[in-house]
Amino acid sequence: MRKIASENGLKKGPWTEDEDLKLIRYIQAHGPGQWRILPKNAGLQRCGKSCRLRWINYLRPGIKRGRFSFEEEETIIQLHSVMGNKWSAIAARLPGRTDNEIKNYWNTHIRKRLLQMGIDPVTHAPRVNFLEISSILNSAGLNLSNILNLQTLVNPQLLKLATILASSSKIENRELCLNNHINHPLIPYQNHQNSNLAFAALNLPNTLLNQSHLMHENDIQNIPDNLVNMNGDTTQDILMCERAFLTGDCFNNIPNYSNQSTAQTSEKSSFQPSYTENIIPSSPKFNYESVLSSLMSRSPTPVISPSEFINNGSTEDVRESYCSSMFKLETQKSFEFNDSM
DNA sequence: AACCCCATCAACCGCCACAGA
DNA sequence: TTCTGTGGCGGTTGATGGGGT
Repeated sequence: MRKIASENGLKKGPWTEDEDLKLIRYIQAHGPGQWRILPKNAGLQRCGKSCRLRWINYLRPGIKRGRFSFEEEETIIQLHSVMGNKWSAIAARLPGRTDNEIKNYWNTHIRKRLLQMGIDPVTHAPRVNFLEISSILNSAGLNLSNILNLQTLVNPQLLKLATILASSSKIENRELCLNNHINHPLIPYQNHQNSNLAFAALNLPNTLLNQSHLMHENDIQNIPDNLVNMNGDTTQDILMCERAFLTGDCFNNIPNYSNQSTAQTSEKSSFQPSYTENIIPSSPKFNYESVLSSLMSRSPTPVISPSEFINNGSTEDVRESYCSSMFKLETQKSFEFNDSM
């Protein structure tokens, strides 16, 4: 039970209308600040901290209350993926929203939804581990090691995609990931944001990106040499392609789908990083665009844009459904190439 | 109707950074 | 340089209300 009064006679708990009025009138007359002496001068039996919190989070002019919009939610997720639990910094980019409100919304809505989607809300990486990927492949009649050996039977580009996926999925230690993703000389940290936007634009799970993005340098060694040699591409080619994949650069020319979605995303998002100078051109040898186009063209599921989906409903369920569908759809797409084998 | 469970969110708490003495 | 006061931040708590049984 929350205490109504502390031992020093100060009141605790929910604020009354009368207390709110006293606080508002005092601040209108004297301005905010001097929180320690404010309650005494304003005739309030509250501690200064409580007054400050009440003003900042509830009474301050310009506070936007009510449900978070889809755009706000999207912004929060993007910012959180970059800033982590820096709620005040996130709130600074969302006019009218307080850090407390965003924090609560994250913990009660977004965090839960990400977990349901199989995404770690702390790292924003998929919680699917290597064994689970193998399991998915097995259930689809595939074995990852077989894939790597059957390179002559499948599209070599797909093979590389699988290889990269396999190597990146070995990363499970968050600290290791963070250190390497910051220090990796080949993958600029800022690209993270571009990548998020690119993946958002394509409705691809940016978590896939994040995990790949955090690829440890040692894992690069795990790319089979024979694979690289037989296809005529060097490890550097693959790394360049991976970078293009991560930055979303390889998606830029996918007709209709990417262009349309990119426009929607840039229009919606209030967070528009300008890191294009860090985008590394995709390899001329290895064309992920064709790989992805190929993958997408194999999907029987029609492409649904976020706006189309959201416009059909505004409930939490719809949002959740949209997000999880997005993840499932793309996961499914990613492994649908088995029927060509 | 009564009870329980759970989600939500306002409010509190403890800690930290920083400025000024 | 150290101490102290203050503001700010992030994590946590608990009152409340709604839904299910």
